[in-house]
Amino acid sequence: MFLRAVDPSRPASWSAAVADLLSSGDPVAALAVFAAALRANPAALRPALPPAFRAAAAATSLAAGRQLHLLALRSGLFPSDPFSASALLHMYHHCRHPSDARKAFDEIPSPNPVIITAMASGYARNSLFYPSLALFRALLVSGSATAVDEAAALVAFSASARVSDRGITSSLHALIAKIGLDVDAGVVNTMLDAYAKGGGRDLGAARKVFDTMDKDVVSWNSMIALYAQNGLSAEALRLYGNMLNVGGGIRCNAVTFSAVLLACAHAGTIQTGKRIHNQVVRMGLEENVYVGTSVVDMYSKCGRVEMARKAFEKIKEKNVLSWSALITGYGMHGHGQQALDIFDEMRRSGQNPNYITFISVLAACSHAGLLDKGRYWYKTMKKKFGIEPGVEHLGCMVDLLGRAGCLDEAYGLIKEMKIKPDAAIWGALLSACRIHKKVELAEISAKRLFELDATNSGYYVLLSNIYAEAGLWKDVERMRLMVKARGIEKPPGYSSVELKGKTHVFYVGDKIHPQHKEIYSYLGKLLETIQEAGYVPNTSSVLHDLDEEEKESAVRIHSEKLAVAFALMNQVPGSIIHVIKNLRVCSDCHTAIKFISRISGREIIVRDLQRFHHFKDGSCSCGDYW
DNA sequence: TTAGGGTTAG
Repeated sequence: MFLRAVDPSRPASWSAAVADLLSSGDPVAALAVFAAALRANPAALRPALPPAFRAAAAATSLAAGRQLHLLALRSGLFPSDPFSASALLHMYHHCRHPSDARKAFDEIPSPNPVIITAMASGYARNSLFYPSLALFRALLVSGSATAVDEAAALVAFSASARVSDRGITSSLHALIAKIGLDVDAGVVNTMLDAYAKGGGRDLGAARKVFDTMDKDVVSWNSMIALYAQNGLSAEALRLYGNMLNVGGGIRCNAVTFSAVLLACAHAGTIQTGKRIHNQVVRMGLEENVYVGTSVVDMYSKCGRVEMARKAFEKIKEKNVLSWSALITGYGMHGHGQQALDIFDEMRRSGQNPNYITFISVLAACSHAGLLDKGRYWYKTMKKKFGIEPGVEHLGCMVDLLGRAGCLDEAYGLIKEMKIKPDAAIWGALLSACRIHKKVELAEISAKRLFELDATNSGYYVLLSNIYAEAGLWKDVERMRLMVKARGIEKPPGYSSVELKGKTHVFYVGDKIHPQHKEIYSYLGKLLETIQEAGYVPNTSSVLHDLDEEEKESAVRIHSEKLAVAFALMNQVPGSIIHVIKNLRVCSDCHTAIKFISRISGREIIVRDLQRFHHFKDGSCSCGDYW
């Protein structure tokens, strides 16, 4: 351990030794040196007390802190010495005793800005945002705008990002503007974050701040990340383009890439994703664990697991997120056994799984129908890894068991669970009830679902289909009326296809696309061709208030069919077709695309809400199990 | 005294 030579006669030498030990990460040793200092030379108390308080704070040792407090009182350094006073407050806040800090603060006759800032920061650290804001406000109103105020503003904004109270950020913002406090990009970036993550969750306000500020890399990265994290992929990608073009020479870095790759993953834009990956490689950032994991995730979610695997190998220090991303990737593509092999590899490498890893593992089992493996890991996660299954794990299990026909076991799991089951769990059970035609259990699940989320049309449709398949037409009619009475609308399904870097979106039966006439006539011929090859339209996924003929025409123009037709017309012959669908792919489209893949000799990859379908030579990678 | 941005599930 480094310890500079102490000259016992010089008090400053002792305080330097305490501070050195503290900054080298050994607060306990720092406190020991402090004690030795006092024995050797009582005059060392004054300079060494503040670093000693900081050492107690770093060690979160309340007992040591209280002793120091006593010492400060007896020697008269508290409350007269401002350095000791601010360090004392800092100590109490760090030890999570803000009320003791407050008592001490009230004993200080006229606290200076440093002391007030310490107090305000401490409050913020303990999530006591209102008292922090009050002090911050008082500080700004009373004094001149100084560097201390700026530090306090930073703390205040970062706290307001974590507090669910709309208005706090804007009131702080207004206060700063009114005072004319000159804040740097660091503070404004924190403000931007506070607008977007705080109570209001106001991305528009964040964007306004962003547009008017002097931007640095962090500003661009923050705004891009905020869009990406909130699912606004197109905005994130557009902003990334702006950064490159008009960013004023600001170079993107690893953080930019991990944020923008998230947007690609979400949007499924393989072409843009590849371009950005190339850039990552050129800049030598493949080994970076954040960037690398984002690349893995991007390729997985854009349909290229083998590319994801290659990118994974390049990551120098893989962490639990990297492994989980890869497991998820294999799982989404229906490669359950490979996902489990990666999971084995992960454990052999010494990496411990976490809560999310087990979601990935169980989801992989569920997508591939690996019933016993799923049961095993569900039990083992707690037994061997001490991770208590949560709603997400239960959801995977209900899905897995339900589809395999073990409905009683699935229902049993739900009932024995301590956590309140969410809509995803009851939804999984309801879907299973449809597959296995269990009307009674379907009604139980649907009842729960309507309580949890009465506006989701999907559940009504499912239940209605279950009734229809059981020939319970009166109940079908009852459902239809219920949907009508409650004013529930089906969210529009859409599919998208990327062509030359541009994303084309198709809605059911939409006529917005400039090529729509050609697309419809092409699709018409295509459907005729596959009907000759044996395809029979299946209309069971359409709401039952249409007659058969209407149903058939509704199914004919489903968005995924439009998207596939568009891609076949426009893409380079032989290239892989990628379609992204915002809902679960319907069973008629699933059948049709299998035929299309055979007739056209093309590979078609469809990403739906939860997984991938690779259509090739007339069959699908999901094995019709989805 | 204080110090801004990123990756894994559903």
